[in-house]
Amino acid sequence: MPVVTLPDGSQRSFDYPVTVFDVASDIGPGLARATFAGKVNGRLVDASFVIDDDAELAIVTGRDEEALELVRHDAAHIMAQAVQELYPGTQVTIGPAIENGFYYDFARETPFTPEDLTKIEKRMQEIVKRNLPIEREVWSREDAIKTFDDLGEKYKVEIINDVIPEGEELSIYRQGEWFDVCRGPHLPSTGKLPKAFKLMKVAGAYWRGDSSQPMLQRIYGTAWRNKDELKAYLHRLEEAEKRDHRKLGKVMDMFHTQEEAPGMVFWHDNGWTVYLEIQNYIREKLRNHGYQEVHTPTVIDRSLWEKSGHWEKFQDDMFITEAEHHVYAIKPMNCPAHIQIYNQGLKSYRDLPLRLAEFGSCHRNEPSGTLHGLMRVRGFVQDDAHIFCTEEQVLDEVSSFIDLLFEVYKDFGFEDVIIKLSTRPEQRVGEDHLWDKAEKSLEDALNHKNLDWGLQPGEGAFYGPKIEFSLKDCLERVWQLGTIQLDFSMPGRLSATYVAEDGSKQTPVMLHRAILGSLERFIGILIEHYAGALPLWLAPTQAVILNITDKQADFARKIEETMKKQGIRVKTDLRNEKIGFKIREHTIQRVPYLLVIGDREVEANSVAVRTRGGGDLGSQTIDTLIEGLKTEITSYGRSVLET
RNA sequence: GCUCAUAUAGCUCAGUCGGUAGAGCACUUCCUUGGUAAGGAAGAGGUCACCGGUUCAAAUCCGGUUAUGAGCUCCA
Repeated sequence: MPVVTLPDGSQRSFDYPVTVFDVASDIGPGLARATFAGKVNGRLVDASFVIDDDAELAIVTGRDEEALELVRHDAAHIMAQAVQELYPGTQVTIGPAIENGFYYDFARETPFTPEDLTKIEKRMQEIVKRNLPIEREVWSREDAIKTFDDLGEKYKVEIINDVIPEGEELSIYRQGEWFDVCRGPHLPSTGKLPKAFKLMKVAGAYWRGDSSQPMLQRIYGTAWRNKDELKAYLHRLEEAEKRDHRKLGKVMDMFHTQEEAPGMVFWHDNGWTVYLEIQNYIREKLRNHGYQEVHTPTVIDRSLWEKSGHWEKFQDDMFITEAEHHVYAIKPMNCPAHIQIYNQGLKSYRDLPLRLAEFGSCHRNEPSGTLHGLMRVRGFVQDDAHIFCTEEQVLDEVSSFIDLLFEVYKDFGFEDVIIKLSTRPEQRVGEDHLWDKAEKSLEDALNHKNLDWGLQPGEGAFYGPKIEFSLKDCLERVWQLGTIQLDFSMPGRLSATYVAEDGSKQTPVMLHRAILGSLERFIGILIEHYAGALPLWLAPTQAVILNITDKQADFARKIEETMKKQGIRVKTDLRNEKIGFKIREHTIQRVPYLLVIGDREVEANSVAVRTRGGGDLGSQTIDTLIEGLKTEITSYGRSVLET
């Protein structure tokens, strides 16, 4: 029985289920605010709440996320009702709240069109207007199965049979004629749903997330507590689209792809400059952290992939080539090749840990539907390395890798990293005590560093557990960059050994690790993170010299020469165009510094410095400017000139 | 790979009812020498992704292929 404490201290109890909602939202006039602690629909809630006295209904919630979840879940139900009213015969399945909105999966022969979405949205508005009370009922399993079966809702029947545990109370939420199996909670009536929702898109989704199951039609929507929030969200989407690396990559002339090489990148001068700059940076880091850089063949005989186990598992995902009766695979990964290097010569425990790094060019025949700009490609280069070590060395190696990784991410301006620990899957190799030890080493390393991390049970590779480091793209999609994985399997399979202190032959532990993951993906993330405005050290062109009239052309060339000699990537734009036009063009190109030269500058032997952000840094002598640029470059982007 | 959508000039996009194409920007030439986000004029530029079908006639309608986009599944 929910008991509610009103702001004036008085108490009030309710003899009907109380629904969770948000206190901060403006649901309308006549609402009181209070705090509440107790059970709501069987769920313990410690919350603020709002009472709608007119409707004699209490609306309670805790955190904002809960309120939003409620709104979104309700929107999903109302959408399902709208769809079934408009398109009889459509089966409902499931419809949860998700980040930014909700979806509902429907089974229907005919695909929904964008026009259908508009219609459905209108009908939803109508259902909100009808203000149907939402009532909770408890049914027996048999009744529920029979009812849904009679309605032809075979997916719902499957849910009741397979998903809802026996013995759990089976609640039905009814809104007018329409009802659905649902754990709840829900708003007291459809009229309480803020009219701040919008249907976004329709897409296919497998029933129960299983590609062997039929494909359903999923309608995505967004829902918020008020129209301002909705507007802000839509605006955010628009802004995000402007950061899209595919768009910016074109505008900035960094790379392109074309039909003849799907999933592979044609890097242009600008993009390749960034690429090389990143490689050089990583190369230096690795050198300072005890790695050896190696390079291995791209085309390797099938027999090696058979030994490593990849042939069997990933044959369809590899590019195969044939010559002189030999079958080769284009290298999909570097580990087997690195073990070949390890295996040259006899290794002693004194050689461990041995760290082999490579900018490994890999090709994987990824499913066509998964390709995405630079983020998911078929040809890519990993900043890969394999560490061969003893079991005792694992913790130290993992630990120092994490240090290195964060050092690198910080230099690139990334602070917000998503960390996941993936543990043993059902199908795996290696004994359990090894897994225990390995998982613990990874967990200890993370905890030592005081990092926030999430657990993904069962998501590890078949050969060992792993930590994954991910970043989000402009549309909040998560992409994995770095990883460190323990491997109990491959060294043994490919006969890697070392001579231990006692003279016995032992198999080393192998750590697979990458910081950036693929350089392609990393550059994609960089472009979106900076909206194209890359830090000075990475910018393809670091400064451009603009003359106001032809008269300053010689001076401009002279300055260009001086700066180039100092290793600065500088260009001139001596075209017969107005200065405003040139500024505009190079600002769009995200060139960090625009150096304007007119008669005044020639006279004073200086340049007028403008940033791509529109900042005016005034007139500077060439020497001061070069000094400032160099300092900014070596400090990975913290601008010295602007302060 | 699956579902749906899309493919027209270098780029971004129009193109109605089926009658062999249009804009802006970019490009070339000319005028303009202009002080911080677009100066003006003229010109050139397209086998409408590809293959096939329907039709007197296809950018347009139908089928297939390829690629791209969104989502799903997958990701050593």
